[in-house]
Amino acid sequence: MKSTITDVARRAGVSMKTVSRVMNNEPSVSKATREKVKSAARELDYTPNLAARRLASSKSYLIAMLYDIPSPGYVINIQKGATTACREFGYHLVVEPLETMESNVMADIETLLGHLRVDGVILAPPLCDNGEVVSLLARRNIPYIPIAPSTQHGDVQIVKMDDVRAAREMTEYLIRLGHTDIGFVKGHPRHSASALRFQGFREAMRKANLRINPDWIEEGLFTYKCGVEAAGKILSQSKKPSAIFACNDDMAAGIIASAMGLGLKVPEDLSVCGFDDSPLADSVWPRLTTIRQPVREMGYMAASLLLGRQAPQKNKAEQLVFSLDHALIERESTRSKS
Amino acid sequence: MKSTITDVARRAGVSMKTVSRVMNNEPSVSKATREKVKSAARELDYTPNLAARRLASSKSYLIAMLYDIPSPGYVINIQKGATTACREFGYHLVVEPLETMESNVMADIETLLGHLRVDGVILAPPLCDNGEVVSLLARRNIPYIPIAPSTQHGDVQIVKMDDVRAAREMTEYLIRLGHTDIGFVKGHPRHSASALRFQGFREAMRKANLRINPDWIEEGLFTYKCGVEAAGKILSQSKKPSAIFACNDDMAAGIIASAMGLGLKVPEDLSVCGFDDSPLADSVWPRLTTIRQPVREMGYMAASLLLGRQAPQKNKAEQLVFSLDHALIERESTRSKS
DNA sequence: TATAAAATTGACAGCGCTGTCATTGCCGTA
DNA sequence: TACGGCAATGACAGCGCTGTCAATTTTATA
Repeated sequence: MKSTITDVARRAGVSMKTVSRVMNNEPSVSKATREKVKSAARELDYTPNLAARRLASSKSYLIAMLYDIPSPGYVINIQKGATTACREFGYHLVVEPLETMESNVMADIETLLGHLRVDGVILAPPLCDNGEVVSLLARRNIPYIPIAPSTQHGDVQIVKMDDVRAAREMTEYLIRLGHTDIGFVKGHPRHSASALRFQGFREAMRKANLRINPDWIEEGLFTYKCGVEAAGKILSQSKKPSAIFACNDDMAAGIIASAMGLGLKVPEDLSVCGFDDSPLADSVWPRLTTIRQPVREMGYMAASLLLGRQAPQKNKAEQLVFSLDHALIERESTRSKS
Repeated sequence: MKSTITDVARRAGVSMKTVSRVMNNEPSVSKATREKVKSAARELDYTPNLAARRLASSKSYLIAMLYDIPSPGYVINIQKGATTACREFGYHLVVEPLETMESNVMADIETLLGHLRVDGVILAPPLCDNGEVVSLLARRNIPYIPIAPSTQHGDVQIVKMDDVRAAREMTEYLIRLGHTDIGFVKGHPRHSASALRFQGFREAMRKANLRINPDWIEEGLFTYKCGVEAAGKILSQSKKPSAIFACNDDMAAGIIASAMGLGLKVPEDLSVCGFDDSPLADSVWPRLTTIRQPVREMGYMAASLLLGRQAPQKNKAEQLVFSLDHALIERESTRSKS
């Protein structure tokens, strides 16, 4: 830990600069020298001093993730993915929880950027739709990647998932199980995902030539309570659906609770599925069939893009939208129609 | 952004060193000079370059938080508290999610410490009980603060909450509501908090001269499902309790769902309370009466301690344990016995 | 074998700041 | 008036690394 690049250079019998090249995986070093340096470094237990590196190269080896209290599980997973990518590149992740509502967010960001000179920023929703923040970043000329933004971002790369397709697949799954009478509980109208998911549901139903019964469609606000209420309305109809697709897991859990309260068994009498694969989905009983969002992957991708490794994706010379794969998680809250 | 300390020095007509002193709030600068420098800095929109500062002072202005997937909400709140403290001191927070199970955690930490030379580390549970990690930190002589560790840590300062007292208070609250027949669902036996909470429950019951009915005590594993099952057993007794205290919110939610399934109304027929004030507590219906852990405060405290500001607490010359205040959150899942 | 071209390597000057220590100017005291 | 003492300030040398560019060696080409 105390050894410097000079020590390594001396030990390997080369110049500091050569050691530097090896440590940074630069080309133009012969295999033999490279090995010599590497083993010298290993023997001395040498770790480059980031501060010095930064000062000399005016890169910071730091990227920041800004977020504004979305759901904890979401943030944690983005962090997890992003730090994984960071490690591969010798970078580190600085987190900056902001509270758009309180305080002077912009000032906080200013100092963050001013002090740290981060090399890039990951913007978690809903911050990625904050015009002020985005334009500050743009003005400062700091690369940033919005995760699942609801609007386009000029020519900035973005990372997201395909809500429409996921909802379509979930609906098709229910249909495949034999369900034809399917209810749907929409999500918060202000979240762009809500509309997309409903659209996916409609597309699948139309494609299967199934009618959407308006009595079985309810609005919700992504909360457990809304699920309870929506289910109360839907299940009090004389004709009930055999399956209900909720726009997120919290509402699906509410639906299950409500159905149980009405004496219905899940999944025997009613299949219920959610969306998100939140921690709740796996802890509720019966456990929820749901869509796993590729949150971790999105974090990983965002960091990778920032760190310059073009993702091994399609290949339009200029790919801007990186849409990652979700997964349908089948658990005990759904089953084929008896 | 481009201006350096030299620019400021020139503009203020003083030496770099004096500017440095002002920027660091060092003494030995006359008021007049200080003002002159400050305004020069302001006019030039000068921000000190952290990397240079670090290199010259061999401090990093960074603290790290290590965690190993405890619940997301918990982590996020610690982060929130810690970053708040960091901002006050011009520090920043680097996060490092570890997976004790996979990979070589120790190596990850090594490189983290080696590269960044962080000035301190916050250890979230359950990592704070990982002997290897702790001794690595100690060996490297890096200050660290464990949050809610289950064991003592020699002469290291720790930050925690008082589980026993909290559980006692919750029980007393139920008793005050007129409940005398109270059930309890214990938590995961491997979490030290479980035993402490049960202890608090017992103390309160004994103090009130109430008998603990063993038929109403169940073991759980902190999951929703366990709550469902425990409630199933407790509520199938011929004599039922009028209130159940669950060791965490997930189980409490399970209890409510189970009770509803059995045709009991909450809170009319059964009061239920949890512990943690997790997001779930506020989204379930009826919303849970629970104990709010001072997680944010713990994060804040931990960072403050690391950054050297002795907390304005009791005052034993050498305080080691900082026990922060919880709060009993009263919601709709409990009510006085009819 | 000679020579251009390419691949390796190293010398050196900072990056922007702070620690150390020397210098200056001013005060009170004898 | 002279001198010790202290507050305020500055000069200077790095912190440990990388960028630039020049020097050297190797390889390819004619």
